[in-house]
Amino acid sequence: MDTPADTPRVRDPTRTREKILDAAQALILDHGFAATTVDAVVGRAGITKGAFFHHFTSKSDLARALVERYAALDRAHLDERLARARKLSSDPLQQVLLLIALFEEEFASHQEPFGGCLFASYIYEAKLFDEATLEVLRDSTLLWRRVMLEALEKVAARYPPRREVDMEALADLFYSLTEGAFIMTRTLGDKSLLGRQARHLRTYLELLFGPAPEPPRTPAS
Amino acid sequence: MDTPADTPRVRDPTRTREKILDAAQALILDHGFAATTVDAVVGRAGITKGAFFHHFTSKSDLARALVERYAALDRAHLDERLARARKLSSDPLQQVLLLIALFEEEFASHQEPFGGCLFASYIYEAKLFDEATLEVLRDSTLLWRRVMLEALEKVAARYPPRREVDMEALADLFYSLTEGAFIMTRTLGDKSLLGRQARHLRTYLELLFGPAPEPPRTPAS
DNA sequence: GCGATTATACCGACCAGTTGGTATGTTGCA
DNA sequence: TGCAACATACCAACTGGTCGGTATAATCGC
Repeated sequence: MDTPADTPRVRDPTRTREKILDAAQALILDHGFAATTVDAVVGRAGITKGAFFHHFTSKSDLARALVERYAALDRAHLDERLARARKLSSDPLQQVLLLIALFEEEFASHQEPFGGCLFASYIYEAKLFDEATLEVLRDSTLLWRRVMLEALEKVAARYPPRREVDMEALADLFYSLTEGAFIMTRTLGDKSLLGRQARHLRTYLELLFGPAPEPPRTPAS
Repeated sequence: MDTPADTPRVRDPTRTREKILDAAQALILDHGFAATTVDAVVGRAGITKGAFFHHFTSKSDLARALVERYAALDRAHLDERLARARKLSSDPLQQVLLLIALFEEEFASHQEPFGGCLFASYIYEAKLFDEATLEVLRDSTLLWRRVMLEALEKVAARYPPRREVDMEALADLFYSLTEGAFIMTRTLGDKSLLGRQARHLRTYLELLFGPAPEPPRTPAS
């Protein structure tokens, strides 16, 4: 199905398609969808308009294809971290804490100028997209909720939370925090924000589900 | 300086200006800035293009004026809640908890279809705006950080936190959570999200700074 | 008070540049 | 040789912005 990458070819349709998607994504995250012109995309991808409309029937078609690729990557990424967290510990609480820590780790190591989230970009231009495209956003958001909720239910089953809490909202917390931190990062240009805020979520979960309340810290620390 | 509101006038420039800003804000939150045409704005505001360009020299001028109004309202709003929280309690921890609770309360009572945040809308089309406009976003974000940080420092001074925490990141949590919850709300159409997630932030602060660790809850609750 | 004068608020047709999209041609690979 | 993968030239629709003009309000001499 996939063509070998080492074979030099003049024409490589799947590669061309990816180049278009890459260019579009970078441009959209900075300018939004509406202000990202097809000409700008083909310019950045180093191709021509003819090639673009050979691969995509319209600009909206590009929008849908792009967000579908993004969602698939997002999902694969989440699954992979989840699998790693499960391998690293068998304790449900540790698994959740590790999952968050793995994301922290990654965001800290990112050296790119920083991307932001395509979902958020789309949702603030929601009226421009068709139902199928918006459905991808909903599905992705609900996937995060479901995954986190399942993980947290297991935690709560073993470690009764110290307070009665809204579990669904707790599950949504990581997604919300991530999106919010993306916005702050883009606004202030401080890449450390996401990791530092995710750290707080971990602390919260530790305090909420943690096995034993720590002794009060000495005032003169 | 200001004209009486009850006098019906054929011409009311300040009102016209506000109508333009209102129309623009509503359209921008749904379509983004680029896709919001001047024609659409004047159509919604019930005026003409001539009137628009009488009040604003360009579309970018509108963008700046709009975000400045939004930021001023945001700031006034924050100040008011802060003052209320301070009147309701003299305890620094209670003040912060009350501040968050006041926002929860308000978002729950909102019956509009829901707006979203203009700052977030702008930041995902950042390349379209000039430096002065983006500066408003930064200032507003830093204002939130400063206000929350000051409040939290007072809390920490009286109630040593149970864990060593990053205070600045803690201060940013509310802003992040709000922005993230806005995005989730727009995606899923569930207005309750923000309030429910803010509730978790309160719980976190209670657990972190709370006077005494609660006894572990009975497993069969 | 009041008419003349000026400044402000607003109108809507128009323009030049840009946009997404197409029609038609050319090139490389199976 | 046939067809997918591109390139080029082009178009109709739309965009932000302009401009000449008109109606209303504020100012001021008297």
